[in-house]
Amino acid sequence: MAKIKPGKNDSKKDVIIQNAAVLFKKRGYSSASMRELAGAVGVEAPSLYNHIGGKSELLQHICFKVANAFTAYLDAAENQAVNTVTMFENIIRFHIHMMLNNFDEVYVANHEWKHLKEPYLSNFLIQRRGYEKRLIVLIEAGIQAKEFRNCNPYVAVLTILSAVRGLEFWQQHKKSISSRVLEDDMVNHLLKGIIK
Amino acid sequence: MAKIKPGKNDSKKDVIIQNAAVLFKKRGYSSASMRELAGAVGVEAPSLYNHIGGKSELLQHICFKVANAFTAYLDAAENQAVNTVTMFENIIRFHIHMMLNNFDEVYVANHEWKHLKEPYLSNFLIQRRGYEKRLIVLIEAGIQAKEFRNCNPYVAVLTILSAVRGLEFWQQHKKSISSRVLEDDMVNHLLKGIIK
DNA sequence: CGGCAAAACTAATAAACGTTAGTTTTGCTG
DNA sequence: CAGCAAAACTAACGTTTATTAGTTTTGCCG
Repeated sequence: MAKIKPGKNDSKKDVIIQNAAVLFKKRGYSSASMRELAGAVGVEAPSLYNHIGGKSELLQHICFKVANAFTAYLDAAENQAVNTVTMFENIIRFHIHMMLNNFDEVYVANHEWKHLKEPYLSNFLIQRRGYEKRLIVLIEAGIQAKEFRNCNPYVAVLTILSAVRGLEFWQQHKKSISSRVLEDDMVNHLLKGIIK
Repeated sequence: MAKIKPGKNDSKKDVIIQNAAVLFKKRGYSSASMRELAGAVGVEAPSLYNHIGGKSELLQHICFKVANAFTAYLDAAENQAVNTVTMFENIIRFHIHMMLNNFDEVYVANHEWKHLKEPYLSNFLIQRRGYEKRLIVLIEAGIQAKEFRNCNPYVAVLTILSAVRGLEFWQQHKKSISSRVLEDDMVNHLLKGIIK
């Protein structure tokens, strides 16, 4: 008769969602079962339904929490009065930090979004496409301002976002490289390849 | 009473595997059902078992076909007498070509390998780690030869492999950018950021 | 300490899954 | 055309799944 222990600032629902993120990352959304999740939380499966609506709701929470975090940062970044290169460096660093500090949720949002149900699936894709589009516009502005080398902006955005995403593979090597070295190295690699 | 039509050089088993790659990509390995696969092939589900051993065998074939293709190319590339920069450019271009020409299978190998059963899962990871290690050694050689900027070789490999992997998102934009522009742009972005 | 809602439990359901068994059809070979 | 193996079919089995129904326990508030 174990009970769900809410953390300091987390509701019981938040505890379930966080455990779901870990589980979905490890086993994949489809393979992860509500019984497994219940076991991780320390409760029987039907008890979960006192706090959440269902399995798909968990995925929705995770995916949109991540998407909204990125969108919110971009909102703030666009209003800073800095040159485009600095703006982009900040954005890359934010992506890296999100990847390192919210690994489970970002991983799930990156890998399991396709199991979202409508209309959430469409909304998620629209939001992501909008985010990419804003980055593309930023790159275009940087090219116009001669801060960036002439290149296809979409390919540049794709390259940068994908490279950062790849940090999921780095989790295992955490001990051998400091996260500061990693961050600076990757920013350098991605930026010096694009700065004129 | 539809029958599986083997292609010119493909056995019926190959036809099933190719359809499995498409289906696993679209729905994910766990969500994809043998009945769905059978429908795509044009047959009832139990008929598949006249040609294959089971669902997991399909994933094994796909993952190792891709892994072996990359390993084989690296074997050949390492024996070419060119400088490290050229060698790396060739490797990147090969990765891009694989991504564009064998999209379904590469996508599945990248995303669904974690559902491999033992001992295949361990073997797959060992093979991939070995591949990465060889690339790291190559980067180290390039740094020693002062062809590459000083950087952490693992981060460089991670950045490059991940960026190319991200081409999965490009599939939808196929029409708007020629694949030649894409390839040159990405190679430029990744190399000019690392060449001294 | 009595009462009441929140939240745990047990039991069960209907659906979907991979796979096997057993049977019929197909299509080649002599 | 007879015969035979390959490969299709139908039917079914045993599991596992998310989820619901109904019941009991928990823990707070007066």
